This record gives sequence, structure tokens and C-alpha cells, in this order.
Amino acid sequence: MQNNKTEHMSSSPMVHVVDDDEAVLDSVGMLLDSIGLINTCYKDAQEFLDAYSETEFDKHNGCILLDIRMPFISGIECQHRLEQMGCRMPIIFVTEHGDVPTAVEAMKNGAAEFIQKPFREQLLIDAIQKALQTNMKNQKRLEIVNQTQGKLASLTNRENQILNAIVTGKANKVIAIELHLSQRTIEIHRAHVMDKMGVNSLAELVKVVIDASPTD
Amino acid sequence: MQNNKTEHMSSSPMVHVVDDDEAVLDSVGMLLDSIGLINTCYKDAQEFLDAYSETEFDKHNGCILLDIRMPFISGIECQHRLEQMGCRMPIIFVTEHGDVPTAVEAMKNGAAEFIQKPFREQLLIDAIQKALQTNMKNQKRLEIVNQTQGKLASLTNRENQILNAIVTGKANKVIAIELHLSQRTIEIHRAHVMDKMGVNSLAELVKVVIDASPTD
DNA sequence: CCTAATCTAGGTATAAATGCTTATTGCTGT
DNA sequence: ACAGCAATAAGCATTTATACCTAGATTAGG
Repeated sequence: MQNNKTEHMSSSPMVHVVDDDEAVLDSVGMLLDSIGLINTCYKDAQEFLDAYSETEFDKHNGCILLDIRMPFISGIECQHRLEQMGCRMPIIFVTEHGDVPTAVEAMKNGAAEFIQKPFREQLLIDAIQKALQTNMKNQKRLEIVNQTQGKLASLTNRENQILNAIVTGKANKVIAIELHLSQRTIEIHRAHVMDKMGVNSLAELVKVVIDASPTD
Repeated sequence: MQNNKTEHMSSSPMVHVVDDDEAVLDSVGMLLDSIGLINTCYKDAQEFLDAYSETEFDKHNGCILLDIRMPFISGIECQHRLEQMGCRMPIIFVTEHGDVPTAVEAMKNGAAEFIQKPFREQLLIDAIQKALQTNMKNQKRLEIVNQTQGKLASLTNRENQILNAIVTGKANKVIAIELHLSQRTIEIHRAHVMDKMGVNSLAELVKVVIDASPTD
């Protein structure tokens, strides 16, 4: 039961546009088309959330244009749900009825931008471009982290236990005593850990483990 | 010439209040006094910036309440200058004339909060308390990082060179070959590095170096 | 000029980690 | 019941790292 997801298809980024006003969807959609940005429009937040949860597209490569005032589910509420669903795509709020508290709330929740209508087209384009840019960088990081976590998941309990002792800086001898095991056994587990984690030195091991840990 | 700064005087946090309206300074000052928060008031940004640059107080323990609209230097401009001066204290904007773009700008620049007047007193107090809280955590981290960087600065050029090779995962033998030096010499430098960095194992060394590096 | 620091390196000894082989035990899924 | 994996552990050879000692060359500072 190995984790065998080599989903490395780095396709074009998708811009998801969520707005209850169809006129806005049309105009923004055309704007995006005109500069060659693949996009999908959703007429309400629920529609987008459904699409998102049902794996209909690359959940990582792209960004989201979100209206604030929408029926049923507001933009902020949608942002929260996406956060909970593990979505890491940058969110750009685009709204007509934006007040300061809402904007502050959105930004504190990690929004990439908060743009008020009417806006210069270039402003939106720049924001999108920047969002896609940062997203790409984040993704590269996340991919590495995910790979490492996959490897970590392939460790047995014992191996994991020994790994933690190793990165703590304990010598095999010490680990052996603490776990009431033969030093030889620790050495074997240690070798397995190095293998499975795909590293050639203790330094590398510590590094990959550190920057895949949540404390980052 | 050892770096001997053991400035560990963790005094009470200072709330710096910057507003051109003296009535506001008075009322906020009294509010802070009433809940036991040490505070200093400044009637314009320049006054605060001067005080900040002239080391008149602990530059790290506290937070800043900043008005947006002020003569000469705006709140946002002040935020930028503080950023450039290396100030890491959280900034809470408090303003009467707040528009969405300004709020978004402030938040993107890392503001902790953006509060519009008039506000409920508790709202400001909560914001301050939270800012001081997060600042304290950040400070603990920064202190450790600074200590490590002090140690790093005490390394000679060679030692630094060897350190980098070590955390890259290279064996002494390899380093010796690469630097056209005796393996013996590398071993000695390595031992000095371990001493100066105050660690007992390679794992510890890698960890302290990693999380004191700017890539964090 | 002399001292201190730095960089260099050899000797010797021990400790630790690595690689390779073999082997027993217990658990799990077919 | 049998195959496969995980965990345990011993032997043996080799490589690496450490610890402690001495010591020459160079350089920067007083």
C-alpha cells in the first residue's frame, strides 16, 4: 500500500471566477480569455465549492476571483470553507460593496488581494499574474514537502521512532539503551530510514525532516 | 572581540501611540493606563521615528498604534520606514478616514490590525493584547536566531567554509579533497565549529544553522 | 618586535557509523 | 499452511568521526 501519486502534470493555471452577477462573469471571462488565461466561471460559491470537492480540476494550480456579496454563501464564508478544505490557491476578492472591516478580515484570512469595482483592467491582471506567480512558488515547496511526507508515511513505527531519536542528535548507542534494544538493531533501522527517506547523510536527513515538519 | 550581548532584560511591553490628534492620544493613553499597559504618545510620525532610531526604549517588546492620516508622514509611510529600520513590532492602524485600498495596502505590508474610529474600546484592547502576544512569540524566536547568528559570526572564514560543507552532508574526506587540505585539518576545523556553535551532534548543528538562515 | 589568532598537519587511540551476511520470531494476508 | 514483512540481533570488515597531544607557518595587532 505505497503512496504512489506521481501527479506531476503541470498544466496551465486555471483562474476560477465566482460571482453571482453574470454580466461580471462574462466580462471578466472575456478579459481573461483575451490575455490567454484559462478560466472557469461559477455563478455562486456553492457551485465552485462542489466543483472543488469533486476533483474536477487541478486543485493547486491557479487562483480564485471571489465576489464578496453573493447569495447563500458570502465570499468570506467561501474563503473559510476553502481554507478548511485545504485549498491553498490564492484568493483575489473583487467586489462592489467592500467595506473596510470586510477587507481587513479577508486579508487577515490570507487573501492575496482585495479589489474594488470598478477597477482598471490592468490592476486585476497584475493581481492575477502575481497570485499565479506566488502560487507556483508555493506549489514547488509543497510538492517537496508532500514527497517527504510520503516517505515519512512509509516508515514503520519503529523506524519513525528511531528517526526522531536520530534527528534529536542521539547516538545509536544511546537510542539502543533507551529502547532496550541492541545497538545493531538501531543501526539497521537507521539504515532503513536513510534508504526510505532517500538521503545519503545525516545532514540531509535532518534537513528534509525539518522542512517537512508542521513547525515550519 | 567576542559578541557579548546578554541583553535579556524582558521588561514590560510598551504601547507606542502615534496620532496627530491630541484628544485621541489622551483618551487612548488613559484607556491603556486603565488596563495597566505602559504607553508612550507621539504627536506625529517623525517624533516616533526619531525616538525609535535613537534607542530610547526596547525596540522589540511592544506594539504600535498608528493613525493613517497625519501631516508630513502618513501612517502607511511610517509603516514602510519602520520596516526598513528593521522594526518588527506589530502595527495596529487606528483611523477615522480609512478607505478600502489603504486598509488592504496596510494589511499587505504586514499590519496586525486596521481599526476604524469610532470603535468599541474592547476591540482595541483585544487587538493590542493579541499583537503583544504574537510579538512575544516572535521575539523568542528572534532571540534564538540572533544568538545563533552571533555564534556564526564568531567563526573564521575557514570554519565557515567547512560548516557549509558539513551541513551539505559532505564527509570530512570529501571536504579535504575539495579544499586541497589534510583530512586532519578538516577534522580540527569541524571540532572548532561544533564548539563555537555550542552543539554536541551533527543533527543539532544542522538544525540551528537551518533555522537561523534567511531562507526561513 | 612580540603575542595572539589562525591555518595547517602529523601521531595515536577510541568511538561511532556503515555495509554485508545470516537468522529467529511473530504477525498478516492469501 | 505458506509467503512476506517487520523487528530483533549477532559477526565481521571498513570507513568516519572524535578526542587529546604536539607543532610549524603566517598574519594581524599592540
